[in-house]
Amino acid sequence: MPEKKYHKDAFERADDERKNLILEVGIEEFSSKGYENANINVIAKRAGISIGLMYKYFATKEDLFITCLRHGMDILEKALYDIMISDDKLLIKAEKLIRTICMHSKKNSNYIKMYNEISSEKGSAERIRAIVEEIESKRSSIYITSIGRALSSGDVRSDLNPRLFALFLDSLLTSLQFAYTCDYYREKFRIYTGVDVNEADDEQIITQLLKFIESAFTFSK
Amino acid sequence: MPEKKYHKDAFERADDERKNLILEVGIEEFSSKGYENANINVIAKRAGISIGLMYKYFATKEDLFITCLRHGMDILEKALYDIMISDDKLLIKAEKLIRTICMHSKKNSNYIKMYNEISSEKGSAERIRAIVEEIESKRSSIYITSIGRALSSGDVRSDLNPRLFALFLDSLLTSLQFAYTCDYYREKFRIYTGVDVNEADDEQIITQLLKFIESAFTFSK
Amino acid sequence: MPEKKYHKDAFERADDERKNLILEVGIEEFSSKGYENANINVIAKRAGISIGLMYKYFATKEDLFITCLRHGMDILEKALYDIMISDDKLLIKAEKLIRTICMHSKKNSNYIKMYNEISSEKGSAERIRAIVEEIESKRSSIYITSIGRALSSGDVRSDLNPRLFALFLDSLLTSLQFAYTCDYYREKFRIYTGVDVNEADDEQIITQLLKFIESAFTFSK
Amino acid sequence: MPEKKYHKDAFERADDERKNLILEVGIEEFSSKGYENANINVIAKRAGISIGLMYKYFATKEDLFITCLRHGMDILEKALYDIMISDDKLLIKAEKLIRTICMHSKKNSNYIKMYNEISSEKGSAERIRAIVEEIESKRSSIYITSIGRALSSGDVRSDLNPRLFALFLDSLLTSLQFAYTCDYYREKFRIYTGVDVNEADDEQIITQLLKFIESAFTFSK
DNA sequence: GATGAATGAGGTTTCATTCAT
DNA sequence: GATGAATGAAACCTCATTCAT
Repeated sequence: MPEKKYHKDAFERADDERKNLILEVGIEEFSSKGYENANINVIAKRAGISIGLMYKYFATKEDLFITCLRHGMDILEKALYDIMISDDKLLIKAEKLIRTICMHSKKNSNYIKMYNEISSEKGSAERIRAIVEEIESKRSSIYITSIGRALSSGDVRSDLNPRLFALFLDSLLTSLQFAYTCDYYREKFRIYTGVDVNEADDEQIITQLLKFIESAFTFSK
Repeated sequence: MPEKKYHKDAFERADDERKNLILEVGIEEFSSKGYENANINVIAKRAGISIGLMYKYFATKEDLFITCLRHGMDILEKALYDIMISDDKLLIKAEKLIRTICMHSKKNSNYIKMYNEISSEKGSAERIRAIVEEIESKRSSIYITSIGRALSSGDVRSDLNPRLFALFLDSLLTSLQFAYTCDYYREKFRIYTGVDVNEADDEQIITQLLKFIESAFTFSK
Repeated sequence: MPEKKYHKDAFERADDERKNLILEVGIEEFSSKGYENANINVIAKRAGISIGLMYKYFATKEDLFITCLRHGMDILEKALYDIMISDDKLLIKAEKLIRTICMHSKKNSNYIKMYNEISSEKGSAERIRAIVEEIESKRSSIYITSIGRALSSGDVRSDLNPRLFALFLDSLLTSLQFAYTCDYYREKFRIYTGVDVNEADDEQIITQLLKFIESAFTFSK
Repeated sequence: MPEKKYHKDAFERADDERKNLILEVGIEEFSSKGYENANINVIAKRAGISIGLMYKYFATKEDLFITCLRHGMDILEKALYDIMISDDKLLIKAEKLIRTICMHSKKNSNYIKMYNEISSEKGSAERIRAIVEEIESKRSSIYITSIGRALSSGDVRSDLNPRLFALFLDSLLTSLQFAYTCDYYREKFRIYTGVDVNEADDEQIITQLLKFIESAFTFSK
């Protein structure tokens, strides 16, 4: 699948410093204001380029947004990739994943905020499909493969559907990400646990979530 | 806690038919277009009232949105309430919950879409707090209490933190709701499972999710 | 000249308490917000009557405003009337006038604010004429008559035009009123004198203004 | 004191013809309709620019108004400046001032109308202060200095307070300006003098006002 | 490649006034 | 006499996008 481009050729020709600056400024604007309230003219000004040039780089506001989003997702993906392709057993992987997500969420909360933003996007079925495809396919296949392998080797219960369990696993990890980064979910975390996620005992969260996942995967009557 | 009102007194004085119509039309508009792209004038026109009267009922667009949101949440809450206060054991409750959520999500997908919308809201910490408080506090306390009771009676593993496990449980259920209703999550479901959620075998989804939850809660080495 | 009515008959039939309350509330609203930003619906609510009844009393917002304005002007007029018809010499009168204006302005600043408001009114020549006629004719004729009498008795210089001098005198007194009550003029007073008019030495202001007027009227080469 | 800007940088970059047209059209609209009833869209259309561009030039309606106001005030200020800094004696200056004001008021009545408008402005103390400061400080200091110098040279009575007398002088001149330009004050002039100011004998008005001022300043018992 | 002036549709919100009861 | 629900025109302001230079 040759990944669809959401930027124009001119953007690739720009030097890296400029490219990075545009994306960083864009991510900051989109993640703090949300898609609708973000302002392209402001992004251009802050990135030190003219609005005209911005439109030489990106055809629409939406394209810029998706490019910013993808940039953030790529960085997280890279952090997770090495873990996922390792030969560790599933639960070892899970623990590493959770720990990485915790750290990453704190450092790169803006990326997660953009992901949260896109997940409530309204639009044509076609567009949504393309975006979801791009963002979720890699991770989902890794999850599913890992679980499949664990199934073969008898490391997990035999009556689980690897695809659904992968989805459940992802739901838990995504919720955790949001709790660390997005206002609504952070507040929700506070209501459930009584403490702010930033002052919470990370180790306990990790331990408990691992227990939850471990049991879910390995229980057998 | 006397719930904060997000509508003006005049709205209460309107007859029920009109009140319901406004809320239904509003929910339809907000859930299909999203908060920013929803148009108050359109809502008023479709509800058969003047825009001036709309502002006699709601001080701002935001207030109308929150009132619509609350309306939808109340309906789901009612459906869940009877289950949660019953004397059933935790896992029986869980199954009933999941089944109710599946049915409700299909029938009232717009309510869930609005909930999805609010969960990516950007705004003052204070406002977010008030909304989250209102929407999540009831359900969270029911979850936590149920788990606590199960803990006391030895129905679940003794080393779980009831508040965190309640949050994990909620994450799974919320994700399921979104999968049934919101474009992004539905597409994500398709990528993970290979089928559209509307054509999927509900019974299998329910069974698998129950297994996941049951094991998570009851495993003991 | 049978004074034009700016209210409907029904207003006269209302009991005095209600009439006064409406006028007081109206004066408060108009003087604090200005004509355009004042809100008739708010005035009605604060006065404890329905907006429908308000329109039984006054045909338009403007009529209510003029009635409020006239009410305030009448009160000042009464305070000045006794002074003006007395047999005192012109300069004695002037001093009494100034002192009365100082006191009145502090107590009834809202009335003066409304007067300030009307004096920048835009409208049909006819309407302006009617309002000015009503507000200014009484006072102007008293001023002119007094000066005319002083002229006859040789108390003031013989080469003054009584009508123009009356206007100049009025200009000074009006400016003083505004300095005591209207934001812009109060600030202007501070810029000229270096002190806030409310903390200024009233006696010095009065003395100096009297000197100014006295000399203007009595000098003869 | 670096004068606060009430326009954006883009306005400065526009060519002079456009800048002048915008200000002229704005002054016409504001002075004829008053601040609240003036319509920015109308101003933009008449000035031949889009409303969007107008907002590139001025952040708010208020900023446009103040810029228009300042433009008019500057022009009057320039006309008066040469007179005020001359070496003429105070009363010579006064006569020149009065004559200039008469002429200017007839030619640029719109500027005065805007000044009349601002002088009944309601708003935050801070905003009023800034505007008054800007408009009145230059002229007031010139008045006060001139009177102070006249005091030193014995040209005026020794018992006058230069700051208060400057304010009184300004009150008279301002009233004269208003009489020539603003509907209410023009009508008031007619009531006091019996003639319309535009058909009045200017020379007599000037002579009488000069007498009034001259005596006020120079009388000594 | 780069600029930024220019556009204008569109949305939220206000409030004087009417009228059925 | 009294109510207050209902109207709807109209105004300020935003911002994605274009295009001449």
